[in-house]
Amino acid sequence: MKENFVRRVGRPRPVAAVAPRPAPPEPGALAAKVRTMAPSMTRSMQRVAETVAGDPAGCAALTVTGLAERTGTSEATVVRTARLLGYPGYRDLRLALAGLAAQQASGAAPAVTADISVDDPLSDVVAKLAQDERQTLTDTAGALDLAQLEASVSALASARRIDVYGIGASSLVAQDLAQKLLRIGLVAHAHADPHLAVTNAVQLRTGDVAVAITHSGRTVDVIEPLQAAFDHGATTVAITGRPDGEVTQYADHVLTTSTARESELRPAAMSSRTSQLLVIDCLFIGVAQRTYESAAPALHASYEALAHRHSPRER
Amino acid sequence: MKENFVRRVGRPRPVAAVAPRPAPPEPGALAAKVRTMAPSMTRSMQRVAETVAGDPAGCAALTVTGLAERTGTSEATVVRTARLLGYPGYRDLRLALAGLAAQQASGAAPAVTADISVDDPLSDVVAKLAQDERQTLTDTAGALDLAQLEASVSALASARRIDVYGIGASSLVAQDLAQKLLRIGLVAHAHADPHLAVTNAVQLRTGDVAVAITHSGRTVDVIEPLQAAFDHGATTVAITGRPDGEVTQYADHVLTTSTARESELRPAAMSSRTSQLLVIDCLFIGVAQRTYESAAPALHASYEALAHRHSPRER
DNA sequence: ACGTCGGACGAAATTTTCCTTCATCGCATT
DNA sequence: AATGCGATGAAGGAAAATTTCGTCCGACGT
Repeated sequence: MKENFVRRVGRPRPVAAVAPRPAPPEPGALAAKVRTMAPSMTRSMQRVAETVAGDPAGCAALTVTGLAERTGTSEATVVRTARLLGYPGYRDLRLALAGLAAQQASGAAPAVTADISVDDPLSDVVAKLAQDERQTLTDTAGALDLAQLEASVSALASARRIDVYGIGASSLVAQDLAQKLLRIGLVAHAHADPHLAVTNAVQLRTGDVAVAITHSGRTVDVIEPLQAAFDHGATTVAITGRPDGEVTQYADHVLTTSTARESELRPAAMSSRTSQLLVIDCLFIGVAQRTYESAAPALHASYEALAHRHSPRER
Repeated sequence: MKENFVRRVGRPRPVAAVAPRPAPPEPGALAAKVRTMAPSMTRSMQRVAETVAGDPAGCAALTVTGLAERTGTSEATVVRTARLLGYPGYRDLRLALAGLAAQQASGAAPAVTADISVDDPLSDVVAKLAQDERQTLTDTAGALDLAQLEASVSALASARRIDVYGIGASSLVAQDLAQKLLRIGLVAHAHADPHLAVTNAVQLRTGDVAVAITHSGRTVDVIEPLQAAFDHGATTVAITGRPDGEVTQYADHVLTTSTARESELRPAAMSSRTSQLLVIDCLFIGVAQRTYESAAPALHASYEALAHRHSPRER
């Protein structure tokens, strides 16, 4: 298409961004990984992944052939699944599985994770919500690619100008990030309007940073401005729950948020929001650290400026 | 001498089953097992056993050949050692090793609870932030007054119209709540502009609901519209971290959010935001439960309406 | 001192397990 | 209906694990 040409003239792109290599074989967050990867899996691979996540101990005892049989698939599919989950092969997945099994056998609480239903009393709702959010935080923190985070932080810290794109629920996260960055003296804007976003994106240049936040990874209103920024040489960061989503094509750095299972009463937006917020908080703190000289006074200044907006009685 | 005779009459080779059967593959006590078995081992086997007990994680990564090389022995010896330790073969010893490694790796995590400082590496930042947020969630869930929540939910569920006030960081929370309520067919608006907020507040009547969100409990821009709503007979809800704050004077129901200690790099806004979000999620779910008949179709409808905003490639 | 024997040990063969390639099949699109 | 794309599994090849078997060393008896 036409964009292809435009894209080409932009820059020699680090192709690494395309191929998903961000999976550290970390046994703990396997269930989470299965969940975030599940949508990009084929049916049979999903069967394998679910089996594995559901019974790590049992699966660790099986060979490729055995697991293939148990899931009603072929050995090739099992190996493919292991690859997708970030391991070099089935052997290593199996090792991780054994580790996981040992971990949860050694007194780890099974973590009650029942769905919220229509007739749950409020006390249960509170408990379950809090539990789910805690789980989301753990998963996100565990799955976060520190190298990507580091790179994103560096880019942000030295940016001349920062644009943040987010639509719907993600727009609030985008605003939060922009607000925070503004507070430490950076030039950051959140754009919820897709047209304005694109208009602004084309103003970005090399050294500027554009951040796109989309859980699905396929929100065109967010992808378009990111692509525009990308084409104009800005450093681009994608915060998404789908590391294989279209948005990552135009992202120099990808930060993956985790996905909790969702139910009718608990839309995906809730856990994705929690996950996204954790990520942007990490970004913010990282940037604040790197620009501490200017950030600290700026933080104080904004605090002072706000003081008179509160009623006088102070404790 | 005599035992020679006995052994000879047994069987040619599959003697394995006879001698060492007393060891259930129990990863935890591996070091102990190595010690008790050591005397009955040959020199090379001892070398293998010691290596294995000394560095489970490292050895789990090695193949038979690798371990044989590392210990300066042969593959056969490695297998023999594994047998002696009670495993059917090296493969299973390796699995147990992986489990052991995972266990002592997870046990070694000392749970970082210190403040975030300027020179913390990003990995620490992520861990500490996640930990803080989890703590905030636990605190909030534990401190939430269920009666107040129940009352607030009832009021919201039957409201003709809902206004939500929030400024600064809290404005994002206010928007989130309004967005969610809109999705299930309620008439909800978030007001960030204090003037407009007051203008709208005076339109509220008995049966309507106004929600004010302020961490400090003293934000005049939020208190004023709430007071206006209160004066006009609306049911008022305050979500605040200070149950003794001025805002509660005009609140029929008070939902208390918790406050984590804050440091220079971690503004109070972060944990208060987490806390506030949990509270509004509880409100939302509660309302959705009570209006399930109309909420469920509305949720589906809004989901459908959004579908076309995503790029087509679906799985 | 020498021969004999038991057992430790490792090289190589064998088996099992794992991985890759390729042809097929189903599905969706035109 | 035709076509292409991608998912899937069968079969063959590579690697790892296990067994077999021969060699060598040391101990003991003569």
